[in-house]
Amino acid sequence: MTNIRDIAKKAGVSVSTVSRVLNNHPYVKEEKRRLVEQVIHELNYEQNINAVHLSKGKTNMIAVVLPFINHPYFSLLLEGVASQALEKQYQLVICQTNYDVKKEEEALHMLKTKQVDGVIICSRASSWSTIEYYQQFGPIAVCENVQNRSIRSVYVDHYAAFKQALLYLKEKGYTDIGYCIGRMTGTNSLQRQQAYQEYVERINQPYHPEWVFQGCLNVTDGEKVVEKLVQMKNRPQALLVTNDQVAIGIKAQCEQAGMSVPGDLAIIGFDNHPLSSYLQITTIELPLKEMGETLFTLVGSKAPQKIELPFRFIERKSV
Amino acid sequence: MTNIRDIAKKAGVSVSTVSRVLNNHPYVKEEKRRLVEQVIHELNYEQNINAVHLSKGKTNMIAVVLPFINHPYFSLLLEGVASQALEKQYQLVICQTNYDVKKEEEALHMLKTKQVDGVIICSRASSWSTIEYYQQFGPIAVCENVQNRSIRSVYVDHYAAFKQALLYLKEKGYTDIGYCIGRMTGTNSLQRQQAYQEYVERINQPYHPEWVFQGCLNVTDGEKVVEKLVQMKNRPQALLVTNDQVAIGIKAQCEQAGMSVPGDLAIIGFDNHPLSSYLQITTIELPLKEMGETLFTLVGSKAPQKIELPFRFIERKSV
DNA sequence: ATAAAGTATGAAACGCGTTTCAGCGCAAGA
DNA sequence: TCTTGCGCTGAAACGCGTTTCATACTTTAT
Repeated sequence: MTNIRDIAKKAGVSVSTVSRVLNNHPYVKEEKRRLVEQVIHELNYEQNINAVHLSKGKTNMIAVVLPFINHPYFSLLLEGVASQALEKQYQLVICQTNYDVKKEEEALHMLKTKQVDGVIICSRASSWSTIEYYQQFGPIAVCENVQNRSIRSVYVDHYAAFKQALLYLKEKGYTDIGYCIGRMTGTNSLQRQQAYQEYVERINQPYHPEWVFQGCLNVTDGEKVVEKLVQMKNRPQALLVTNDQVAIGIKAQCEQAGMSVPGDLAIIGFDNHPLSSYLQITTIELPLKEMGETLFTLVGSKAPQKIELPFRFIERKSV
Repeated sequence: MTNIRDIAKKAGVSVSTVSRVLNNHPYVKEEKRRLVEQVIHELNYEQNINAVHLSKGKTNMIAVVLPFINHPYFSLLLEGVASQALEKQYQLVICQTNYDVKKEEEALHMLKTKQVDGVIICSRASSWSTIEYYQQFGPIAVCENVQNRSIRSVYVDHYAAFKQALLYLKEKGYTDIGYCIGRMTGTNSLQRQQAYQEYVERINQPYHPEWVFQGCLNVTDGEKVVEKLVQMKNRPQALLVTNDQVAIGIKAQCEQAGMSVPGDLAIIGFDNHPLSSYLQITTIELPLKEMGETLFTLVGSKAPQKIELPFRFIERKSV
């Protein structure tokens, strides 16, 4: 493999000059520049990027940690990140974690070993203290409201979104409301939980734990929800579904089970996935792509910032 | 930043010994090993991975090039790759190309600069000669039938799949058949095109170019197909849709337009996305996750191999 | 007892590009 | 005419871990 010293020798200049040519530094005589370029071309030379990374101390790579790749929520978020990365000439290293704390830590660890210049966490299971520890090695951005912590973040106000959806349902005459969520932990989930809790208290209803469906991520999970639902004596009239995929699964399965939406069950989804529009599912749109883009911008920013992005209520026909 | 020499000095050993400890080489006395480990721990030392990459000449990273991340087909494929990568301790660098030849070349270029140890191409726009050129720098695997070329590949026989679907439709009494596809170029598309062409010839029908819908990738594209369809005087009775997302869009839009599936239009999808099952769309399942896994295995294999994976016809209610 | 084989360990070379610093030449300003 | 100062270059140091090679000490086999 030919290296920079070979080029220097053949061109009769020093490696410094070759390096200058390679990096478009000024102060290289046009004549030499051309000569060096010619030799580079002749020998089909290419920098060893690992040497570049080593000596520059940066890699132009960002790690993106997400629990699942094959999920519209995350892949759209990822697409947002990718579009910015492309523009800024960064490479993305993806770390699928499945919410395994170990794998998340492995990703953060890449910051310490200088494999990446920053880390974007789309959703996490690990603790704040872990993240705060790794911040000394490089910028980290998350996708949730970090409150008063000094961590870069983009988020939507899930508390407000849930509240608005609940009030909308109430106005439409639904009082027995449940919800479907991916997991109970995580900032976003807790905020939703809080909004729900407050709602239940406000209307003086008992809290029905069986109306809260956990582990809802995919279409298939929506099916399971309906299966549970049909076996309940006292079932909710409406469901908030924190993910359009699940909402779609619920709607499809309701049809199979002979239940009508919204007649027998009203649903409000989240994300505004293109399909929800075809299936006429009322949903709360989250600016996922924009969030992804912002995440990328954030890891590149000097100081930690917090950015809230708006959600949008889209009225259709599932309520 | 503390480095291996600091560790060596503080532990009173040579850097070689520290390196041996770091890499679990034999021939280090238990006593020294422990001492070194302790110093490493005390100084909170971590290898600079870029130096490791430079001196080892490999990075344990694989580039994955795909046109779109946010598409179930590719994200499932990617998930397959990722699951194997995880197991084999490899990192994935994703390169979203949008079928831009330049971006594909940038990805392949990472092989030359030693940024990655191999490249997985999920779908491509660039030429065989480009790929063959870059093979000298490292293994490349693609996701299509490479025929007699010496390139690692996994694929399904799309010609056979299309043929089977066409015959199935014919047996069910449909003769006027069209199809929806992502693009006309690409091995897979050409094979499908060929199967379709042959079918048309065999039943002595004229070839209707307007029955071939290009640019079909997402739900939204399915909508457009239906819009075009309703304005046709002479329209096909059935469509082969090379992607379940599009099939879903078509079915949903047909309902809006007052067309029944399969009454007014029969459809056969591809991929067997979970949703197609809920929407009772007949489809041809492609082993996407397995293909992804195989792709990873292939880039790790010594010699180029070609592996064909089977498709599976799933009869439901859209025909 | 002695050769052969294995265990341990360090110095130095190696992978390779970037950057700092010193220095030279020439031109503009004093 | 003398001093700055900019333009241009190269030597050497730097970032940092791995690996080879030589060496020395133990064991084991004969």
